[in-house]
Amino acid sequence: MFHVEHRAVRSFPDSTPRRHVRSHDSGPRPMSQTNPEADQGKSPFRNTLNLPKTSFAMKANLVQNEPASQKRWATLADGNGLYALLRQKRAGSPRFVFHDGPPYANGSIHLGHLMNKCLKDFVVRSKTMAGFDCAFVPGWDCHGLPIEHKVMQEFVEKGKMEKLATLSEDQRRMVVRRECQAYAEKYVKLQGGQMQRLLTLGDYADPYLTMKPAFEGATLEVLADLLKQDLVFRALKPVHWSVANQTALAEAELEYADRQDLSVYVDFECDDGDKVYARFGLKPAGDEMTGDEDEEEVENASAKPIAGTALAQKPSFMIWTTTPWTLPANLAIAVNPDFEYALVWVDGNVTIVAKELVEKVMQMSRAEEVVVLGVTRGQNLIGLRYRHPFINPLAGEGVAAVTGTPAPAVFTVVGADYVTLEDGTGLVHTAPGHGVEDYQTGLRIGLPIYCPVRGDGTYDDTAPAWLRGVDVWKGNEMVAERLRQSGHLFHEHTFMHSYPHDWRSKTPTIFRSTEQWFVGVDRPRRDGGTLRTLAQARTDAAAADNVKFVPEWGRNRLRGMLESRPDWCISRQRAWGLPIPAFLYIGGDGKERALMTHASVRAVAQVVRAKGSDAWFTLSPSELLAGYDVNADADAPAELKGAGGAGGTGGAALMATLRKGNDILDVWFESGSSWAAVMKERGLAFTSADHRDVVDLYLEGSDQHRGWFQLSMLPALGVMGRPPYRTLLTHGFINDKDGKKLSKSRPDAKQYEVESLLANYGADVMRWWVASLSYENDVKADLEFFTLTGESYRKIRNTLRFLLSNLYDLPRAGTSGAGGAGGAGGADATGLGASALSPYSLDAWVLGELDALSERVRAAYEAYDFRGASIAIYDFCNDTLSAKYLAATKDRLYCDAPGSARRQSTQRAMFTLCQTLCRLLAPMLPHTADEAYRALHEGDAGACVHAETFAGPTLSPRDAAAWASAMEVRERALRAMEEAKGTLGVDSPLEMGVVLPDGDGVLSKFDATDLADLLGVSRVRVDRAAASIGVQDLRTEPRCERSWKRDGTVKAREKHGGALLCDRCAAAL
RNA sequence: GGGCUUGUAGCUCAGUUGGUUAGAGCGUGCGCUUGAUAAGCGCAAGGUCACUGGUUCGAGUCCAGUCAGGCCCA
Repeated sequence: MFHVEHRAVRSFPDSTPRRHVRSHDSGPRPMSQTNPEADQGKSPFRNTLNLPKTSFAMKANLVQNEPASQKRWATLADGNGLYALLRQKRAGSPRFVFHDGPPYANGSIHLGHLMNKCLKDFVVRSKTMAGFDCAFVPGWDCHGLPIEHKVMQEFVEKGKMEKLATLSEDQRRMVVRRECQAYAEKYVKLQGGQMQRLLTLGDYADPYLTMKPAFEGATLEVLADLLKQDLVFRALKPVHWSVANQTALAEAELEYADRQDLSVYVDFECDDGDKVYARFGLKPAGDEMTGDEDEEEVENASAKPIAGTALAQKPSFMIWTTTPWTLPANLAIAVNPDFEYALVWVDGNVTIVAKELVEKVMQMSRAEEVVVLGVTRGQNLIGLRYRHPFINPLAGEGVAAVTGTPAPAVFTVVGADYVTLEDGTGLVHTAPGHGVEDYQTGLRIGLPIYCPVRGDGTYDDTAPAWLRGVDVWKGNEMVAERLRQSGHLFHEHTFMHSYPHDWRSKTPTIFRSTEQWFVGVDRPRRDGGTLRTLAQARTDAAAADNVKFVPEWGRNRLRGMLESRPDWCISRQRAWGLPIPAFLYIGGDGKERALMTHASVRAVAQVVRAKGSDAWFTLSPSELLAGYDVNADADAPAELKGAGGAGGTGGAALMATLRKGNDILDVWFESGSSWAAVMKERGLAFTSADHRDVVDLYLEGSDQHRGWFQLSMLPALGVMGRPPYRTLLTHGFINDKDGKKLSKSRPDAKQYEVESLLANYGADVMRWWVASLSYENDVKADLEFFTLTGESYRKIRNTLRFLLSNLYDLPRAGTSGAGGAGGAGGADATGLGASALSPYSLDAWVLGELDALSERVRAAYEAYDFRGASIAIYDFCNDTLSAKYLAATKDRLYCDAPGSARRQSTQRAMFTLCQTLCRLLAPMLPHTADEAYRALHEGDAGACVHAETFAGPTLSPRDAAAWASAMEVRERALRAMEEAKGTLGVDSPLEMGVVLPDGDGVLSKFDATDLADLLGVSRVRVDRAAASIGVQDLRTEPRCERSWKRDGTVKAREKHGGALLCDRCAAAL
């Protein structure tokens, strides 16, 4: 589940939605809506020109037209839609296996989702156009606390809580679950619609939902397989605990409120004083001192000692805590290895406090005389032992009552880097049963997770006699009093602080350890390795069969997390989720035991596949285990087996006492099993016995290194011994234009909602924006950027439009797909025949550029470099076409005779350009590319660019080297022309003629008219003898009334009423 | 506080194994065009390469530190 990009833009204050005003372009028309008569005065030859015309509008009007495209695509494949059509067309093609990470089914999608879904769609569509069979099943994470929390809030608001309290536990959960399911369904539908409005392609007719029975059943089967590998176990772990409701609480169920508590500074006497002094570099008291001095010291214990000397009395470790009631569970004292600690004499006592805190602590306690005897680093204190002030393990009190003999690590000083100098003494009381950090330290050091507090908040029988049965709040007082009397209490005061309370009962919570289920990261698998060692091996850069990372630094990030992660606690104490199918019973020794084995879980999974996870709450244990035979299960506890003897103490009798566990699975376990529950389940991957057919690509935000990436890896390693994916691609987060987090409270937040963005800019513009991003880093977003993206989009659109507008009189082939753009030599005029072109023709040049573009863009798609693809296409449209080729060929398109060879050659090239561009653009601009493609194949109602593949090369015969120098000359000539504007006084290129020097004879190979058109001037003369570029003022020469060129052939033509025309125009008329 | 990561023209980004006057697009300015026209073309001006120190004959590029962001943790 993705708590991922949730922070972006969601619930903002209302404001009126702004409808984008884009004037309607009312339809189809010649490009210049000039009326012939009115025109006549201006230019008598205008009507003789082949001016562009097209139905492809300059105004995109995406907000109206994109939904129309959606509808049209939905009609394909007999109404099954484009996605279904592509599945048919690509059936049997090589597969590209791509798997969607599920967003959480809550709220509207925001900009982060938009980016994520667009990037994924670029993959799906580019792979599909590259010829792969790329299925894409979108999914949603449906279980979990955010939804349950929302639903519970609604219950509270509607006053339903009291009624809920009257129900049985199972009934209560079912009521909550039904509501949660409706909630999730609502948002799946909403978000699915929004994603489709983004024009993303996928199996929206049958998405995967983690709450569907098949998904749930498959998830339980993953759990079963982990049990088979012996990776799942039950252990104690501290959780937030509500004493009032006797239940564990999730973080979100806590409310912080001020509370007055007792803060105590407690001296824990060390075990071996000499050792402690030695660690501070002080010699033991007796060694160097004379008998007299020794006596003196002992007699005058309160006399001020001298720094640097050891004393006879034993030093203490001073800890600080605000929960004295947890002191009976104290098992260690934590120090920071990097801090300096001081051995201090205080009014007769010797104690240890962090050096920086000595003054603070002593002032607070109003100590009168203080002497620092020595200083040492925390590192040197580690391993020292101490005595608990009131627990005597030798008498069987405390943890010893649980473990028998005290564990060797108990009551020692340990190192922990979370120890700070902000409060207290720099020595931290550590009770692994009562705190998360304490717990982690406990695990690391090998301490028992000891918790002498029962569910009702009272001390159990392992506590000292005087505390047994006492509740912890009273315990606070009693512990303090005890310490006071025994002289261990250095200082105490009451204070106010923010403390977690149970949101329902409003009572303070405690940390208490309870039995939880874990997936062991360091447990040996039955099939070899541990999850940690396997993960390390599979993410090693050097390993041959390793995971690929885009960008590469993701590898370090994931490895770092896998290296340091603790066992995975998969238990949650909630209602809305997939139950952990554990059955509990009281074993022969009177202790609670659990039955959960590979076989038992598979049996429950069968029921869940048929009836959904609700079955756990509606069926009895025997019904749930109907398909399970405990006697055939080698992994089942022995005491549950056999018919059972007389008196009902045997296995069958015990089996009859099974009750269902209350925990549900961590939602991460569900999404972490999606490779199995979706990809394997649907036959898209993992179909081979060796599991080598893994998913090719997972693509998510960088937060998923800790989330989905990691938690998909662990179950897959457990079950198959290999990661579920071949490549991990990550993208950054979206920030505002200053690189700061997007704030929900910004005044224009409403405008950043996806619905608003789509209404203002359209999906293709937003997609074009995503395509332009360097997504591997964090991304800046601003409304202004989207406007700029719109400009860039329009440049592409206008280029396509100009291409289309010059093809109105080019005979078309009957079908759109035939032969592709590269299909040379078709009978119709759109057949290219590029090989027949002169290597020095403009058409050969542009087709060579097109081939280069095509190769570059396809390589960029291959590398998931969508920015590279979009920039290459943009530059091609902007520079290669708009500034060069189209500018140069305008004259021949407009002025040459309609059917002339030169004009048609250019038209055929333009047809190919348009055809190829549409396909290259299709993954990023699905609506616009298809709109242009359909305009290109006017008359073919079934034309759809998305059903095509990328076009092959035209194999243009251009002389690339010659063209490189020609283009270089062009740059220089344009600069010379700019200069000439000042010196000659000419300002329009058509008033100029240019002389190009040609020392090496390369330019002489070109047609001088092509060169002139490339410069936009009236004529060019190539002069092998010229030293530099010359610009001529042609204003004294006559100008062709039709083409406006002064090419030297212009003269009065009697056939045309004496009009001044050039040879070409005279012939064309 | 830790792990990973970012900081090059107003904006978005390129800058190969350290080597001449640091590039592109957008935007801006000045022109052209008015037969792509709520379009199109040309030219030009913009940079102490976050900061400090170091290595080197030479650093945007390597090293250390600082500052300001981001993600995930604590």
